[in-house]
Amino acid sequence: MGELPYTRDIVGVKKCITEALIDILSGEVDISPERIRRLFEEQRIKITKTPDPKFGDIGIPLHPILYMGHIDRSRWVEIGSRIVEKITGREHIDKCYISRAEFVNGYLNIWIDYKRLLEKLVENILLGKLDEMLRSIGRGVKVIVEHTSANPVHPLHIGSGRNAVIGSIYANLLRRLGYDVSERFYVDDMGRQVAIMIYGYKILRENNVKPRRDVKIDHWFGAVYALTNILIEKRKLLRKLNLLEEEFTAKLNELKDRVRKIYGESGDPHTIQLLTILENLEAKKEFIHRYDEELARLRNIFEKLHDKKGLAEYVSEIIGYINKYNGLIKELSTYTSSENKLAIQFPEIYNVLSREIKDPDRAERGIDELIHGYEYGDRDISELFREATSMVLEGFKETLKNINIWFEGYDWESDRRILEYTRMVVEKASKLPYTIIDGRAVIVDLDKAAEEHEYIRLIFGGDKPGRVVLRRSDGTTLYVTRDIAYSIYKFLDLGADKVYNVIAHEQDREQKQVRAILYLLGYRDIAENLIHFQYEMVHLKGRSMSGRRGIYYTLDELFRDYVKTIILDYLDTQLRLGRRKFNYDELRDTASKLAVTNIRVLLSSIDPKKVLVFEPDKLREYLYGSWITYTFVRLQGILRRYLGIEPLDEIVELKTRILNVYHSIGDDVELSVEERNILEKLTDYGEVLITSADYMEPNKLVEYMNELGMMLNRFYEKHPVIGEKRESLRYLRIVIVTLSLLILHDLFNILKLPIIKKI
RNA sequence: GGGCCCGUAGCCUAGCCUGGAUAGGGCGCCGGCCUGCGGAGCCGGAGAUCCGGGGUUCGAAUCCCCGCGGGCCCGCCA
Repeated sequence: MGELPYTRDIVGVKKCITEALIDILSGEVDISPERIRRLFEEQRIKITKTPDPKFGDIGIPLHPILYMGHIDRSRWVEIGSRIVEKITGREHIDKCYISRAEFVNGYLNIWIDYKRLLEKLVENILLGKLDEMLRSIGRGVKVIVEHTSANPVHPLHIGSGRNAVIGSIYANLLRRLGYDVSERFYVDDMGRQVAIMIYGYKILRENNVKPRRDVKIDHWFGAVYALTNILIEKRKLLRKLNLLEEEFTAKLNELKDRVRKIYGESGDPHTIQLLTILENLEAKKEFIHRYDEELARLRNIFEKLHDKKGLAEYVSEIIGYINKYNGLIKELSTYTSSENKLAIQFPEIYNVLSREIKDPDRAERGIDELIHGYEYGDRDISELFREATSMVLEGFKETLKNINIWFEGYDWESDRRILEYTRMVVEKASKLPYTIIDGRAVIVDLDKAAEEHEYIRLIFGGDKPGRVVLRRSDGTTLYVTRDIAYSIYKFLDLGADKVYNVIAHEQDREQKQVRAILYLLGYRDIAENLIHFQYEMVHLKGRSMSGRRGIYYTLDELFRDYVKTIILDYLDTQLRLGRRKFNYDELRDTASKLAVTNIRVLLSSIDPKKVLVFEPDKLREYLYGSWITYTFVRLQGILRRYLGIEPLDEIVELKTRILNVYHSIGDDVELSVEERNILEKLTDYGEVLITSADYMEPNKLVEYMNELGMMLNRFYEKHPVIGEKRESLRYLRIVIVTLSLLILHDLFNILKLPIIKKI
């Protein structure tokens, strides 16, 4: 990608003008043609759209040339008018679709001949030249886009949704550009989180608790995971609290003794205050709650005692304890509040787990055993893991299918081949000169490796590469180890030439470490062609998400909320317009499709590298998807009525008939601003696809779609199409509508938005 | 402490890589247009210290430096 700069300019206007200007300018200014050509190629001089139609359609700032050629400002007008004269000469006018030119303040402004532009667009879109050009870009190169890859321990939430949508759109965009794309989901079933869920699930099974039918399977397992985790963490916290309390009591007593000893019966009011508070604290420690008030009082007294001997130290220690204590209590409360919610929703899970999980150490040991057993192929344990994670995955598939996402393949971390590669990675890495072997643990010191390899320094930039543990002391491997193995698998076994990993920005370092180690292991091609497609998180306003605590806004929920919002919103506007009768089933069906569109558009419309802040309560403000669908439907309606065919069902027929319409346009038409804008926009289409792929910015597609949509709304609000009396104008508008529809249709396909014919 | 990313109207966002004319949209707000290819629309209006300060340049939202604010990462977690 990126190597065909001029194919982006599908109409060729820019190229043509560039060539003409190189010729003309080198004749006017004392700069060699080669140098001017370089200025264009390096984009020091850019051919851009003008900010206002009164400046023409295309503007070229010639200032760099004028300054470089030492042309005094007083002579600009004279030189400018000669440039204008030359560029509007016969040959250029014809070749470059120029209709007129002007020189203003160092800018060369050019007016485009839109009838010629239309001719080119017809050729590109109706006769398939654009298609041919786009398909030739990828030339069948094999690309893997790995995305979503959520831990199978809770339902997909809105963050996973962003990943999934971005990944699926990007994959589809690459397909459109002629790449041979495989979308893959990496099932991370060997991590600690899964083992925690399995630990809980195993207990439930032993107590005959089975997944409930009335709850979607991944949501049920989400509760199992969260409750198991919460119970273990809570018990650990309680233990910490107890320990802290003991130390705290000891310290309190020490301080009390000391106070009595120093001040005895002196009757100093601060001392009495202090003793009172200390006694109160001692009594209170049996009750679990926070000591905010006491903390403030102690600080106060502490200040007054400041200069008195020996006490300051004690008091500040006490304050330290209280701070620590408050912190723990706060943490505990976040667990207990979700625990309570889950206990009400899933009593069958809660009752068993809260009874069975008492000793956190035992639980940790059990989890470690599960991890070990799974990695070393214990049959019963493996079956349990597979059974549970497969069920969760079924839940994922259902959610994803709903929003038009599916995969060429699911690659299990526990796959035999990947595990073989994992062992090989550990083995090979053990022999590296930068590797530290500590018992069974294998640790690669990338800091040291970076000293000797420039490649690694380049990967990390100013960051410290750090040490990477590939195998724990207990002999099990880590996520990063399997990730390295999976990367090898993608290239060697799946035959990828290039791999895009759509993975959150927060994993940037891990991804760099993977590449660095691949490089050290001798897989330089793999390291080079493994691309981290970063995207940022989704933040919910006013809510925080935590899978560990079972708090999340799921994709399933988002879908339901959209359906509701769309229907209610629609009813609102229709009622205002006086309609009174509606068909619920039809409405629901349409709303479901629009929900898909809105979800996909919402999650892909923002630059992936920006944090997406989202307010579930204000869904009605995120309805771009509905809006563009209406425009799309309207275009179809016009053509359906005019041609008497279902336009998108009979595209070949549509194209041939519109070609005839095009040839019937007379010479007498003048294009309006709205029409010219649309043609210009359509001209950009190919370039938008390519740059959006190059820079990994699927949001550019959505943006383009919105802009085209807005232009179309303005256009047919102002100009009748079928109702236009003048024949040539009517034909022209029909052609514009068709070209726009075909481009929108193409975009809907790339973005995988449901194709709706009528609403 | 080190690294990556972000900062543009009340809110969201484009433009930044590759400097160029009046910073483009959307939501919300105010005012108009409701029967004519499906009005989830159209037209008009108010609303911006482009986070701050320096520098480079004929020209800076854009490039460089120094700050400030926010997110994320620096685990024998994933």
